Amino acid sequence: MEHKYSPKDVEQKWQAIWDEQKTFKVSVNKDKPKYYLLEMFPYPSGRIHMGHVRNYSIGDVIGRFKRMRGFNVMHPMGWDAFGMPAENAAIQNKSHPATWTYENIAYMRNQIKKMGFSYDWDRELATCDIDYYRWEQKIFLEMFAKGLAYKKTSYVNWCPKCETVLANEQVEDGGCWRCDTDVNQKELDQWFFRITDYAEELLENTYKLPGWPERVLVMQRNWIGKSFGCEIDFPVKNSAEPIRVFTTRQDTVFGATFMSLAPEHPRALELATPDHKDEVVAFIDKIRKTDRIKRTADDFEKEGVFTGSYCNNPVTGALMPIFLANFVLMDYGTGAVMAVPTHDQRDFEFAKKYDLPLKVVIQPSGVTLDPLVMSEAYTEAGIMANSGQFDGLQSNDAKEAIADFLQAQGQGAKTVNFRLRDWGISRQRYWGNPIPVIYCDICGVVPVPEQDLPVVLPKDVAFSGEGGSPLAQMESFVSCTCPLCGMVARRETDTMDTFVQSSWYFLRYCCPDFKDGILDRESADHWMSVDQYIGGIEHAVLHLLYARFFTKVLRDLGHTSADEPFTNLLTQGMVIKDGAKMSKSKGNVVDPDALITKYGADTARLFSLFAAPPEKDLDWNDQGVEGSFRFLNRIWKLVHDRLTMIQNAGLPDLDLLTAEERNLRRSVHKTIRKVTEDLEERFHFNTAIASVMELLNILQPAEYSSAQFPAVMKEALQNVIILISPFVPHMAEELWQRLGNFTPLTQTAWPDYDQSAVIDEELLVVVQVNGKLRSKITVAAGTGEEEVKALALADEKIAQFILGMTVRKVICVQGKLVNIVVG
RNA sequence: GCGAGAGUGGCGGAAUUGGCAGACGCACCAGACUUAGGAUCUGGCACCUCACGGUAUAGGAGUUCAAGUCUCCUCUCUCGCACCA
Repeated sequence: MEHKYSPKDVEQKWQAIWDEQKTFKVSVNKDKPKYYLLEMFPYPSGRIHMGHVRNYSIGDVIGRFKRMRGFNVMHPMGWDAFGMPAENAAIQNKSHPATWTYENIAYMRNQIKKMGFSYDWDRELATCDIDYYRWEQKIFLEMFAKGLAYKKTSYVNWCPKCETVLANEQVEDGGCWRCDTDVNQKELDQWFFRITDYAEELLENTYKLPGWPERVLVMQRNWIGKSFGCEIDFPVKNSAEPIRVFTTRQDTVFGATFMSLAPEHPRALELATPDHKDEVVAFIDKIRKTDRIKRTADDFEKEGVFTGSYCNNPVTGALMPIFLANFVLMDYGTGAVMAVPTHDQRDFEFAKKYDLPLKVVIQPSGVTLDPLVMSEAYTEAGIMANSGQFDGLQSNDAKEAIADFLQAQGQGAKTVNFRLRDWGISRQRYWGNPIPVIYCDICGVVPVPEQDLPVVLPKDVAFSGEGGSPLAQMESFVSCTCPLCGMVARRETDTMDTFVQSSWYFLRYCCPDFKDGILDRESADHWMSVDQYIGGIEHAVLHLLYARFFTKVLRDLGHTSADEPFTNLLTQGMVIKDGAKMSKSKGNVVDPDALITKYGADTARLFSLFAAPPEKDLDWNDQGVEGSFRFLNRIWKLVHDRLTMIQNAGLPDLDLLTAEERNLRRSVHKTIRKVTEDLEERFHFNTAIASVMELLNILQPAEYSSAQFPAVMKEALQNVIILISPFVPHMAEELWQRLGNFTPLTQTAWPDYDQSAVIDEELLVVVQVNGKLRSKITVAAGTGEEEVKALALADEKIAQFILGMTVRKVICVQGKLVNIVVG
């Protein structure tokens, strides 16, 4: 590696040094402020893609910069290694998911190392390692003991292609989040995590995460879906048991004219009178066969069936027919809705279809609604009417009054309702963490005793791809004895959702080798929370909500003090090419390996940081990559061209500098200031890089001007190298060394700019007439306002624009602009 | 429908606090070196105009000495939510 820039040689050299010297290994060090930097760990699918390159390049700039700023940076990497693709690949290739996974990890680790990222590889973990998942089983048992893990039979989302259950969060537009197959409903006995216990805190803390993008917080708030309202009991005719509804519009209760129940409502059949029974049964059957997705689509036609039973409006006493309605959902509220057709659009449409009575109880100001001519429900606030003692009140005020009234009457109570449902974690697949539970005919559900952990995932399984989970067909795994009574028992064969592993890996990174428990609390408390987390927005309500939940659970179980896992979150945009997301089917995939071979990792990193700010989508452009490569070559060449001249130069003597040299230094120190600000406060890597490019454009043509020139040029080039080092660390280290520096940049402090050097000696002042740019004048720094105004007015270009006009006003912005207002 | 964000040259993007719109890069054009150029270097490059100058930040109004930036209206796009009672 001599005069020509050869990225391959340079990169191999420095990667070997970082590896051998464990440059990025960190341990607890109380002398420095800690900085926990984390990018979302990859699924070992086989090879890294450009999304990874971008994600990890962003992280690496921050990591290297913070390190040079004096932080003790913990920057780990690992593998989200359980999951279905491994199992599917194993079925196809007649191999084993473990083999497939570990081979992929080996290949991808090598790829990531070739990018030169500053990871502490001693903290590497894979979630399919026994030493990882055993502790997760312990977490499960501790959650089970506290009632935070429980089993229930319910309708769950079933992906027929993956042959497994999906959590609500994992269904997107009615399809499986992984394979897009339409999801249907299946009644199964499944394990759940009681995330709803944490709904309130999860919601409340979204207001205490200023370092998160607002849109992620909004998505989480929507998902949690807190609403305030009332539960109201409606007495059922010929029954002692009332129907309880949840409503946020108790102000409309006087207008409730019928009742709608979810078809799955437990009382649906009981309420069907003999002459309506057949119809009701047929309707329930029909709805069960319709999947939830179609059912909840907004253009799905409202449909229902009369049960034959009636209830009474608790405040008016009016008789209300009880219907089953397809749009009422069992898993929201109580599964029963008081229908107020005049003030709810769904109820309105339903009432029109089945010819049910309409009664207006809220009047908008200035208009009187007539139920006979209404064409849609009036859902806004207004003045109460036909509502007894509440008439004349503002409907918003009446909400409170009616709630109090119902409560006093014993007919209802104020309540809060959440949309968030408990997290179903059972998966009918092999390649996951076994749920550590045993079923005994005598003792029931028995947790595996702690001393028997881990429940090891057996290796010698047959993968037929048919008939469900291989674990269930493996007698040696299933058959066991009950830890309580010693009788023959069966082992749980479901494994945990892979999102469980990613919900706490950031905690385990703090103590990956800890052998005595889930977490070494001291280490976890030292490093947590993650100061900067970086990843794709697609996890806004999946991983990011589960991880928050788990952090709180582990806190309450006494394993950490952290309330929230991630203090700052950066959601990077997608990598796009030719107007579309990179995908094999589109044929627009850029292969990181090919890129590294052709240009080197530094160029790949540089372009992915330069082409767009991190949170925006990045438009990949092969010619743009060439531009980044050119820039690096120009730096390489400039340093080598000046090498002999500057090699022995010391620091410049500031008193002897020529004006040109002072200007050069000013550019250098302004660039230091600019890059520092862009990295520190804004993560605007593209503009930071642009400013170094600008500096290079100034340095390149600079000519020898005095005996001080070599020193000035040396200072300039040293700083250029430092400033680009977080982006292109290999080239920077190499040039740094060639300039004669013995301490590597990884142990060099980030420079402060020289405050006196950045002060301008002359200022360019823009002169406007009536707000239009007419001239520019140069004034010495410190020239007084009056003098600047005078100079502007005396400028010959300005003269022609103010000739014969009256100067009404002259505005002067110090050192920037003069605006002469004439008329 | 509701909520959030965005709209700037041929393209990616800059403009941080209301103060020169288009930094930086790509593409393109011209020139130099060259047997050659898909290497390198120099210069040009928003639009209209020979020029003086005029017009331009989705469109329209407004505030201001001054608006890409602030206010109001309209349009378009992206994302999220969406029968949630």
